[in-house]
Amino acid sequence: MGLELNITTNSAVPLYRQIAEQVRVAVATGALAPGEQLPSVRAVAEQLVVNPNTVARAYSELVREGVAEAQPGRGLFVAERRTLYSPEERDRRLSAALDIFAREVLFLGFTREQIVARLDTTLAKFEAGAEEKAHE
Amino acid sequence: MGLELNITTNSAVPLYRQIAEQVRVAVATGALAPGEQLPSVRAVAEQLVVNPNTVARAYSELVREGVAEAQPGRGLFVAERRTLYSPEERDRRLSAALDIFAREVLFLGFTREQIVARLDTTLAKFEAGAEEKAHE
Amino acid sequence: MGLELNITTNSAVPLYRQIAEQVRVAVATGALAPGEQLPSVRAVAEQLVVNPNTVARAYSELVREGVAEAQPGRGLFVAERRTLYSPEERDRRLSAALDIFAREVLFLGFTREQIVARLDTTLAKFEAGAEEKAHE
Amino acid sequence: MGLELNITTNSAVPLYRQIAEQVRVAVATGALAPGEQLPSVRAVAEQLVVNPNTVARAYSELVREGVAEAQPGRGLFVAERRTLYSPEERDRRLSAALDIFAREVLFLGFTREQIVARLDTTLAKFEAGAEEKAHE
DNA sequence: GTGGTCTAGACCACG
DNA sequence: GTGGTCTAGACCACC
Repeated sequence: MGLELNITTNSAVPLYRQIAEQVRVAVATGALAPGEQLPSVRAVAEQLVVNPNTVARAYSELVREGVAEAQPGRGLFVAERRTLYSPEERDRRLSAALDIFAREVLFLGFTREQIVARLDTTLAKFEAGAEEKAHE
Repeated sequence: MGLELNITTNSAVPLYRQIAEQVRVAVATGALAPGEQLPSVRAVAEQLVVNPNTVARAYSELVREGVAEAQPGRGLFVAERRTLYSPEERDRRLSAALDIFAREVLFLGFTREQIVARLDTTLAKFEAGAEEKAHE
Repeated sequence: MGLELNITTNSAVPLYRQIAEQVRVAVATGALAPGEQLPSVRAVAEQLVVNPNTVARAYSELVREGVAEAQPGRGLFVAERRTLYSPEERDRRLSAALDIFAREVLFLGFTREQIVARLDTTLAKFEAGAEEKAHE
Repeated sequence: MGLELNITTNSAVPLYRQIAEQVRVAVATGALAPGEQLPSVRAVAEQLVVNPNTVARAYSELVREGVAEAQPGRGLFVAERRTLYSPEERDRRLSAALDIFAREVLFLGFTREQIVARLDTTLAKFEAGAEEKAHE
């Protein structure tokens, strides 16, 4: 277990974001335990065949978010106490994402029911994916 | 009636897209009726304090999408509503938007039910907002 | 293989549209295969001696149309072929092009048979040209 | 009979071009005979409810093309001898129009047969329209 | 007055 | 290196 990363270059999502995202999910689902060490920038860069700068950027984003902590000279470790967002902040972010999504999708001409149903299956799919990873 | 535009410069969403999106939503929800004239490029540019080119770019996107039509020398007018995209394309776009949204939001720690419920409210709000405007 | 671009400045068709059109045709006829990389904005701008913005505009149109896709930081690549527009929209666009063409050409005094025959040859030429290029 | 003009403002085709086009067709089909006088700019502008400048522009285009001739102080008359384009020029124009049309339409994904068939019906429709006018 | 095109040059995100 | 966004300012077609 630990961490299994995979990326797709032919995507509009930047590589560094794909990497950060997968670490975040691994932490959230417990596949990566608090205190566990993250693989080194160089190791990840070699494995994924990407520029080390790209990995470094993903990592620094995780540190900024409080998901990981740097122990100078030793490497990056999953944070013990994830102090992520305040309830208000979480709510604000959800609202913002909802607004952007709604605007985007209203224009396509789907009904409210269709959109809601599709979101439900999409979220279920993501959760299932995370479960799978956690049990690996 | 008509159109109330407002933008936020410190957003990841580019200005021209914010403008186009607001017009699109206004049209999709009926707040802006087919045949209605859009405010002139210069007027919008002045009101929002942005470069006319930025507004022009938003407008040309709307024209290419078939949301608005230019009458040479007279201005831009809301086009008759029509289904531009093929079913597959609409689905593709919905899926893409869902994926981005799901990634953004799962990480925040809401349950699936919470997210779905909030989306329902958000979509309803947009529809209601349109009604309101149409009856003003 | 690849792409040969050439433009004419004293044309009613804007530069950015000439560029986009040539890429579109190359893709539609198979001269440019899905997955292939497009020449960079700067390279094209230099080759054609136009402003990079003009090329960028052509490219962004192709992306919006789904003809090409951007891979952040790497460049533009030809997208998988897909049907973007609804049947009604395709028909609408064909009708519009036909109308403009007919008005333009009827006035020249050719017979219907002559015009139709010439169109057939022209279309065949485009298809043949693509074959040729694909086998180079 | 003489001339019956009608325009549509909600079109991408500029008004002055719509007007000029209708005069051209009327002359080509004999609805307007050589030597016949064209209605005055002011008369047309009033009838169509457009800016006189717009009509004047259409007329000046016709004069430039040799379709009409100005008799100073008396007005505009249909030219006796229409010396339009040389055979080479006609051919060149047809080719150019064909090229533009083909590029536009290839992208839409119709087959050659479909396009050719649609052109045939479109041209037939236009010819029928002209006949009708000539017999009014 | 309207929108549309093009140039020039700056700044940013991504790899 | 890649593309994307924005500004500034010019010029044109159309009404």
